[in-house]
Amino acid sequence: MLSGDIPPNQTIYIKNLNEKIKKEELKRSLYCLFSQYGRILDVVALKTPKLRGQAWVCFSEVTAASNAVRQMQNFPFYDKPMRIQYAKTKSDCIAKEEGSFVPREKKKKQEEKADRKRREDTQQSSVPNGTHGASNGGPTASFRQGSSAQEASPPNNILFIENLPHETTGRMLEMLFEQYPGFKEVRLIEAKPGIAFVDFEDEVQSSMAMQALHGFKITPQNAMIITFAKK
DNA sequence: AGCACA
Repeated sequence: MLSGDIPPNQTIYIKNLNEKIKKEELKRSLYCLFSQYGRILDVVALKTPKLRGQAWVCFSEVTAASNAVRQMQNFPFYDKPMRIQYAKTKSDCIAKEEGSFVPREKKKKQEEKADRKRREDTQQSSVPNGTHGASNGGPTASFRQGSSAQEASPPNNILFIENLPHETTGRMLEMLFEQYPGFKEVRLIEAKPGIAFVDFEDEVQSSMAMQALHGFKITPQNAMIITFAKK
């Protein structure tokens, strides 16, 4: 209940975002940053006076949202710490996925809220659809909260790369990673072939590269596994 | 601070 009294939701609500960032860039960056936690169905951001500085990120699983709320809490994003909570209501894109979406009519907001609450109360716990068909079956295991299960490392400007073919050279990795802003250097570990570290200026930039290159196949058998390095 | 779905 650190996040207030709002019950878990597949969608997270983020505030204290830098209002100078243009909407499209903001949405793209949020998508990159949060897709490490699971499949993202939608990112909503409006720049209206009432809604600027805020955004909603909709995940396909509640566990992904939970991990995101905990691990990205106060994450410095465009120089401002993100404040993250669960969204108060169900996102349209989620309702659409479960077939319970009803286009909003011209009603007062109050009635709309009541409607949504009613729908939520009658819905059963959502069935995880086995089709995680995204790019490559990413690192987004569903962690049991508070258990001894392995936690993903928190964001770090250093990326940890695994599953590289032993023939991989530093130059090869440089060519892949240097196209992303903030790239600093690649470090191969000669004692341990198959892994590497890649340094970026900051966590936001490393996150972007991670999202873009995770699962990239250097050979058909060698999809890169990218995680944040342990601190 | 601010909870929407252009």
